[in-house]
Amino acid sequence: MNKLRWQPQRTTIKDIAKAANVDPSTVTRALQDSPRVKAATREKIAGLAAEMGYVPNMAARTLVNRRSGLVGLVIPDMTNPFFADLGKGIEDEAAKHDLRILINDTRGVESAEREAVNLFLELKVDGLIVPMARCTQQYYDELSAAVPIVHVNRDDASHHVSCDRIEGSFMVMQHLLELGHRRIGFVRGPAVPGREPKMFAYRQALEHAGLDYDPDLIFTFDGTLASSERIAAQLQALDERPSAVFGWNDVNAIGLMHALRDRGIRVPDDISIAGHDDIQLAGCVDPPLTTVAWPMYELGQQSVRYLYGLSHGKTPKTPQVPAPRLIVRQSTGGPKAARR
Amino acid sequence: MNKLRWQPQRTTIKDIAKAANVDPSTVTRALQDSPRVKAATREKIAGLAAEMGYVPNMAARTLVNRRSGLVGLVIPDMTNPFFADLGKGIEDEAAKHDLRILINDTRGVESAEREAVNLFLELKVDGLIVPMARCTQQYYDELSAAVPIVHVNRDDASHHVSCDRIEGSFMVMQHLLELGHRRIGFVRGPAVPGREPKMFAYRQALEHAGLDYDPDLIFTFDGTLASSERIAAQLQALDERPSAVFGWNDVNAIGLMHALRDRGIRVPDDISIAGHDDIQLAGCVDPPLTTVAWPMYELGQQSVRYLYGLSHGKTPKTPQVPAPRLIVRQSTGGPKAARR
DNA sequence: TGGCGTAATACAAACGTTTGTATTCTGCAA
DNA sequence: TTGCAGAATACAAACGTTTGTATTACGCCA
Repeated sequence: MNKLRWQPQRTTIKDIAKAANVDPSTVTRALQDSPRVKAATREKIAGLAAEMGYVPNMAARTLVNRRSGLVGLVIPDMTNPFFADLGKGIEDEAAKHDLRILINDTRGVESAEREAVNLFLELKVDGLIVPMARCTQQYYDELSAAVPIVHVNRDDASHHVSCDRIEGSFMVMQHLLELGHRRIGFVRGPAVPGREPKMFAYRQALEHAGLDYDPDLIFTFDGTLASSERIAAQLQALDERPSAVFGWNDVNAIGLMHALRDRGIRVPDDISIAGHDDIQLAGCVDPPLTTVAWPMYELGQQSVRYLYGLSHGKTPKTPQVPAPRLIVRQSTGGPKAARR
Repeated sequence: MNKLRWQPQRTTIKDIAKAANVDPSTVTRALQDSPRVKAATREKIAGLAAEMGYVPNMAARTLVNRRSGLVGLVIPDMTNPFFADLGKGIEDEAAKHDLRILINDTRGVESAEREAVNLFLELKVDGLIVPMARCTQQYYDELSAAVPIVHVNRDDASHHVSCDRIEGSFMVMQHLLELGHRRIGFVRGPAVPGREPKMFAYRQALEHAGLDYDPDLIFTFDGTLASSERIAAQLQALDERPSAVFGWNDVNAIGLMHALRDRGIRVPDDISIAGHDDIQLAGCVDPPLTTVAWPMYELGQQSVRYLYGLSHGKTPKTPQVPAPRLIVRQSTGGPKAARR
């Protein structure tokens, strides 16, 4: 067998009971500050517990309580700075509710996501927070009988906390259109077909401006630097190059800017570039990147609150979160034609 | 009380037993493919389990097995791209050993680190992987009786997997010295006093080159962009400015480059900048950043292997990992004086 | 001193799974 | 038909904790 073996001779509640000459049940009650045990006994037991290095056995506790006090956080890609503030919001709010967060990184792989959910199910978590889920909604719907699930930024889920991503992307598009751009490229990412708010906003903004949708201006980013470079090459090869490109996210946009510069295409002089997410480095590159910032911290907080409500039998209203903010920096400018 | 309440009426092994008209023990054995149960029975049970949506109760299992098959990963800052590959290496290797990874982010806070460790202890994890621990070594030494612990990049720990960080930093310093720099600034981070390999390498390289250590050239980075800007201001205010600065990490170095440019100080013309870690964006900024890449993926793999050995009673030899790699890009060049 | 109310503690069952041992069943040879 | 080996399955105890109920201890008043 391939399992780890280890024999910790842990001290249990029974050991403490023996040492204190009381019943195990008294120890339990003492440790949870029950008024049913005399103050003196309580202190004696607390002392012994500390002294003997007692660590509660969560397995036993979960077994009898049928509840673990844990919340599982299923993250597609923990290195995406995008999730940094989300995590912080979640942790901060969870602390208020005596919940502990456990994270599992799925690397955006659907099967890994299912495994992560399964692990948490086995752990009998009290709830699940799933930002940007990859699995189908049907999958989660079936699960929701077993455990409360709150999705983040998945508007089609029965229980979700989301910011207005369409609005966010739309704002950037408006910005580009107002600058005078008429030919705007768009980079799509590893999104689930049918759930592409960024793309939706892109097309809507075009339509709004009376512009045609041109499939030649749609590119695909897979998360790697090479992918951004490939897009730059595609851009360069284009007969009629767009005057602006709306990146999938900031990493993509920055990679794009770099690859374009290598090809002698200047930003924003020859082409404007905008991103999504406003990562920490977005303002540090040259030129600083125009992008849109999401209220991730608030999303994190709200998702825990929502989960807490859910798990208490309520069906909370989908909460309000602050609107996305357009961050205009220097990577976007008027198109050549307009400047001339 | 502030705990979540939820009543999932899960199907247990007993339910399956009843449905299949067998004893629970037979169900267990069937589900773990024991040869003690007839093939027909096994299949019938497997079918029922799937049909009834059986999810094993990890609490019960852990309780009797005294082992959970889990490994706890205590991460100081999950958004640090530095940990991306580490995590990947850990996951990949863990999969080979039938271990499942659970992550807890401590945000570099010592108390949070202790809480994370405690949570994992309660969960009865089979092992702990702790990169860049904040807590004292004594704390971990006491714990190591209860659970196998492997540290990553903590050379003073009894069980650790590390790359040669002194060597890595030293390589960068050598590079700067070879370019002709004689006045080199250094940025220290939130490191534990007494465990500062980067600083050690810095001083050693200076000494090697017969240069004096000048406390005025030491700056401190706290992880924020503002902090990098503050350092840039300090640099500008300096009477005798260094001709090169060695950043705490790439985020710091990039922030520094940006802030310096804002102040009219050109990189690398006026000052050379180098970083640590080789994050994805390091090559995308202008100028591309000279830095050092660590073998994080291998560290992740090795830490799981080491843990696996440990938990089988062996005391593995501290494993070899590939050496850090110096990545020379354009943010470093000869000092003004040398170029002239 | 007896009795009573309450405070303090003990007892026992339960949570779901695993595993060593005991039991029953099957087919086959004598 | 009986006996027996081996296969298949059942039984029961255990893991550590919690909690409802039962029991004992204590102080007080009559």
